[in-house]
Amino acid sequence: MTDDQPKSITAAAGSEHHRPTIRDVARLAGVSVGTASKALNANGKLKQETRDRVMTVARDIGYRPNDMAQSLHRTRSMTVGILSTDAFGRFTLPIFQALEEEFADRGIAIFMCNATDDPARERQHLDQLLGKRIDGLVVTGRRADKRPSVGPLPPNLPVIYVYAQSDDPEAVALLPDDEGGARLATAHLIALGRTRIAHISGPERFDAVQQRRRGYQSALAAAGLAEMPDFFVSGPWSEAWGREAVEQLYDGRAAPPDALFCGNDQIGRGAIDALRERGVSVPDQVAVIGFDNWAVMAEAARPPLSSIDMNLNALGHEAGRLLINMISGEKAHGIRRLPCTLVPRRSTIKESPR
Amino acid sequence: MTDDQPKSITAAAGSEHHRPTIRDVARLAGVSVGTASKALNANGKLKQETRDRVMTVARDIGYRPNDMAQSLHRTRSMTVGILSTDAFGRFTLPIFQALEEEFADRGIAIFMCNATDDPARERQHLDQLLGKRIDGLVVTGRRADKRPSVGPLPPNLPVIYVYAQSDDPEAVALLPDDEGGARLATAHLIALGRTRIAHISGPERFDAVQQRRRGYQSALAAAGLAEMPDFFVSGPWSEAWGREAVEQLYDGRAAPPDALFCGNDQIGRGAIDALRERGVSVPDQVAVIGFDNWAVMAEAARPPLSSIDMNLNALGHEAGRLLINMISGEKAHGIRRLPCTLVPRRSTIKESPR
DNA sequence: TTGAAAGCGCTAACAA
DNA sequence: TTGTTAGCGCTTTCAA
Repeated sequence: MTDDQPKSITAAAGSEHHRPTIRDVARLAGVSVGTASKALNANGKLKQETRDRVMTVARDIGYRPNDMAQSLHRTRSMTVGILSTDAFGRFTLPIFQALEEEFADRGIAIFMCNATDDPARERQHLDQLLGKRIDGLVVTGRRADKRPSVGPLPPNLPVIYVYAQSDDPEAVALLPDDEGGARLATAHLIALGRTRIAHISGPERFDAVQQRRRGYQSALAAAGLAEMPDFFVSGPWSEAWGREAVEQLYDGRAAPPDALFCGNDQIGRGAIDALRERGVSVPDQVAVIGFDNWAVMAEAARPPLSSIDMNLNALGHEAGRLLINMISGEKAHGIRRLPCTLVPRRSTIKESPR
Repeated sequence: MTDDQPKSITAAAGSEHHRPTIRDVARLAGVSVGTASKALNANGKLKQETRDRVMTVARDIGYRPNDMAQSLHRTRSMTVGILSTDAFGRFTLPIFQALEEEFADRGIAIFMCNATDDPARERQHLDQLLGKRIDGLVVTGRRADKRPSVGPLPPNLPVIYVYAQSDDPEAVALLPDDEGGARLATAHLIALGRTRIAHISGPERFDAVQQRRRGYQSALAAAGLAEMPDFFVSGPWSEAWGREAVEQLYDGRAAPPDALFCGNDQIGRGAIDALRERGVSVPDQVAVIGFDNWAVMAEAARPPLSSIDMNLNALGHEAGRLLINMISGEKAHGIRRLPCTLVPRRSTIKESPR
């Protein structure tokens, strides 16, 4: 902000700019480069006075060591790559957030890449990350399907799949325990005394839909409840489908459900709306629970929607720690599923819990 | 510079692993390093046969140049930093996405950092980014308030604030034109023949609330419509507030509004719900428009909610291009606001537009 | 206690 | 047409 000379806008004209090097520090402090290095890194033995002088000069001229030069002869670049194979979405966000914290705490920088369903782009990103000599790689994505293993990668590069699966069974992957979460939801409804529990879910091709259905079934079985064949319905992940499903399940049926386990919160919310508009009381006549614990949805429902939280933040933290351990040489392999949590709200429990 | 460097990870045990260098390529191809370099970079003049031999060897041993070594004697690191001073949120996401595309297309890698309202963390991240010798910096954040200028930074480091403002008036900032968007919304309602237009907005301390109110007022004025003093109400950004505001505006009022301009889509959706439950027809009796064009909200409303799109994706693209130009030496300064767009749906227009 | 110098992987200027 | 070499900024022996 000192000089404001309007230069001609030729490319790269003004950005000529010398950042201080350790050589500058050394020269100004009147010592050798080696000495400066020792002082700056608190290494070796130096006279306190020399040390101080170097540090002062460094601070004064705003010296900041060049990490790239450092990494050049360290084995480690202190960077990791995060490759998102799905767009940056609602589910990947809490994971990023957690990863970021975990890595930042260790001074590890994150290269963020996105290659939504574009293998060419993915290769390109990967190539770039390898050029940056990342110490580890996180692959996130939609959990729906197993994805082809990312690669080829240099041997020994730690890779972890988060909220995504590789088709390589040895690959390290971290996923939420959908089945357990569904069991949790269903068991919650059962514990409330409900016996006619329907499951309104998303498209059947989703792995999560299959998992959750299994959890639903196993919870019913564990409670000795019969599974009604037409109490499982599948459709889009939308509020509209939640409303429509309620029509299907309640229109002219002698013994309609007394509880609904919905595949996500949007469906759950649609269901609640439809029930209310039919004059069915939630939770008195029908208890409703969703999945995802998407706050903005669940809390805006009337009544607020109980839900299952996948703890994606915890998942991300665990993934970060795991990758860091792998970078330090620890071995790991296979899929690990982390538990979901029940978040009761008034759509299942009359009194707001707290 | 306080020396509170994060502890490094314990030295890798088994991950001792030599990635091929250009020297390896040269040796295996039976040429000198310089020749290998020329071949790999398609520089200088070489016998085609030599060139091929080098390339073949490089491919075979999986050689990938070390970007850090390259950057060491280029002026450019081919990386930029994105510092999010708000969490990774709904608004910053489309911006990230756009930035990512813009940079990836140019082979620029992105360091992603998050420092939510924590100046210490911010400094730490910044220090790290400077260590990485980033070529440019994007600061994103909540647009609510002007934030203190990030710094201190080396002179000539291009910095751009996106969806965030610095208190330095010279700083380059890109923001959505909230006022224009509000004008668009209000004018749309006016064009439908509405004359009693209320504005249900968010908390007054938000800059966006002020801006949008101004747009609302100026559109009214431009149409020669009087502004009713109690037709502006302010509350939280929630559906519940939207519902409550409708009570306030319609309960026992002789001449209630015939249109609602809502400060965001959640408020808009709450308002629609409340109107429907009062038996007021939308859009026949009251037209409703929101702000943000948050698809999942707007489309799930009954009827679907017209809204104003801030075009955050376009904002991100523009920001990316702008930063790239700044990196190439172009000068820029000051705030620029990008236009919003009207997205009509059935809450204002009877026939679904298409 | 400090300095000199080799080398991390790469490019580019200069020699051969 | 190819090889040699001097750095880029830094750390780390090894000498002084």
